[in-house]
Amino acid sequence: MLIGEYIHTIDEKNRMSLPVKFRKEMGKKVIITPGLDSCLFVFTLKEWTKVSKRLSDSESDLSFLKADKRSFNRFMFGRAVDVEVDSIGRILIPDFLKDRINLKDKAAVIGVEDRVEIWNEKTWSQYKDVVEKQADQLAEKLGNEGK
Amino acid sequence: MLIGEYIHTIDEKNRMSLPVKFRKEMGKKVIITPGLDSCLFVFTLKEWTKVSKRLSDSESDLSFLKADKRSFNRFMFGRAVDVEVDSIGRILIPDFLKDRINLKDKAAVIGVEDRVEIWNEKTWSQYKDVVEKQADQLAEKLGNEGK
DNA sequence: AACTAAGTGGGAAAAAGTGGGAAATGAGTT
DNA sequence: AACTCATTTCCCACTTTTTCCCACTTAGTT
Repeated sequence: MLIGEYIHTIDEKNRMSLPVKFRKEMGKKVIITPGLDSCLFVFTLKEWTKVSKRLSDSESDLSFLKADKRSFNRFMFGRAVDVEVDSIGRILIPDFLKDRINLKDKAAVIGVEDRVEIWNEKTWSQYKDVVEKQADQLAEKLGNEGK
Repeated sequence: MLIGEYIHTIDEKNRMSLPVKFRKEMGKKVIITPGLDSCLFVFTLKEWTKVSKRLSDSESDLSFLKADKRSFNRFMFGRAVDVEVDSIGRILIPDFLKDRINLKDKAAVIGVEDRVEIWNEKTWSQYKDVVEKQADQLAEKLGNEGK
């Protein structure tokens, strides 16, 4: 299970080291996709396979005939990349994904159960503040939904 | 699986290199057709076979009686071309397809699961912006579909 | 202080992408 | 058929980007 928060540097070659605690579980190849709430998702191959299956084969083979399917697939697949984890545990984050969430040289790397998230450091700390304040209510809400 | 976004140049001879990550899967011959939402579709031979089968015999044998079907098939088949991938991984994009989507010298090349799409760079970035804003709703929808 | 582990940085080699010339092809003309 | 002109194809070369490898730095441990 992936947990914890780390602040890592992205160098001029767009490399960022994965926290050591994540490396074993992530394996040597991962998929990076745009995530929700302006972050990036990093999936293991296994996890990605699950996710993409759910997206792709729910309908017919000619999914490109449906407009919203096209949008979604472009969003999901077109903006995903598979990257090798290099020999010392770094991954490469393409510019088009960096730009999307306004990533500069400092990133927050978050373990979220079965995926890793990459945030702009500032965005992350603001997001945390907000959620922190709502945590009690959120918990309450989720607790009730579960029933 | 074809994923990712690349910006490539189209030279004065209408050549464009396929991103290396796509080459293996695309093989040495591909089919380019007009796509939907002002882009071009690039299929592998294998994928094209599937697509064309579905388009032609998915309904009755008398499908040519249906006006819509005729129009759409003319659109897809009539303007499709097969092109060789040259020795260093480039394809040739005919003028009539370039013109159709207003391709200049910079193209966005997108992997969308089982096909590649070619966009005018600007059009693509605008399209992305629009879709990005809908991402939450799209994801929500997807989440529900999966269940 | 020496050692180790994790993270960061940078140079050199390799790969990918781009451009352009020359040969080959083909259509039109005399 | 021979010639011209234009287009296409093939091949080579240049440039930029990416990858690989090694080294440095920092923090924690013994």
